[in-house]
Amino acid sequence: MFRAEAHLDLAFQALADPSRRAMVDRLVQGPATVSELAKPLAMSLPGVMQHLAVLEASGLVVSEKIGRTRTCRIEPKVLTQAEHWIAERRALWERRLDRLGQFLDETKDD
Amino acid sequence: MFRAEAHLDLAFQALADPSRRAMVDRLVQGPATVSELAKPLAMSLPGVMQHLAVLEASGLVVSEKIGRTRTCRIEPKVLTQAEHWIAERRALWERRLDRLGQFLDETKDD
DNA sequence: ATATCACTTAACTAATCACTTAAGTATGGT
DNA sequence: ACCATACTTAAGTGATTAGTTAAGTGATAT
Repeated sequence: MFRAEAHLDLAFQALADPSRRAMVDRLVQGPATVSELAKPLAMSLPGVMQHLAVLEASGLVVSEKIGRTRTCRIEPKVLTQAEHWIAERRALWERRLDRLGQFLDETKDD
Repeated sequence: MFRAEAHLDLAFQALADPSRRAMVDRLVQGPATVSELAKPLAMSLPGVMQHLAVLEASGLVVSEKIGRTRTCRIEPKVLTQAEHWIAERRALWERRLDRLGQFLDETKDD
């Protein structure tokens, strides 16, 4: 059984970890190798590889190995989808508040 | 040691679960009791309570008990913060692409 | 040829997660 | 007073997570 929103599970899960957000933060500035991503991260290289695997599984990051170095970059589509999910809910919530305010205005002089 | 982004860990973590997103989805339409949130969720009530606790810990939802019913509603601030985090990164990434395109345009006629 | 560099795989561990069932606490209705 | 309702708490379980160390693999530099 496949759920349409399963990719959002992976995207939000990927963004829930500060090390992975730091990697995304680095990658929005441009592509980087695994070692470059690892450098600021008080963690072993295999640890970083596992975070990278989570980011790739979510579709937030893609990578390509050339020679002995793997270069990673952002894939913005999933980032946009996650942003849209939130934006839509916030819009719904605000629309409801507007209707509520309008209703209160219309009924206040009884 | 406190991290400024720790609340984003909790927010994205909370949004990473489909049951919790379903609860948020319900709550953007307006407040609901715990039982109302539980109804569509193929899960025991204590299970729902635990999801609710995660949503409250993240600040996405607040609740208040009146009599024997607890009423839950969305607190949009954290939703907005999560949306902003993504939007900023996407903006950075797009800005970099623009600079790259500009650079390529400026140097293409050598 | 050999040593180094940049990952990669495997295996293990402690902690957290997403549930469950069973039992308990107020509150509201008759 | 009694009973149902609406949570609430506690305790347990199996799966996943976030890290580790140790031992590879293959590419580049000397």
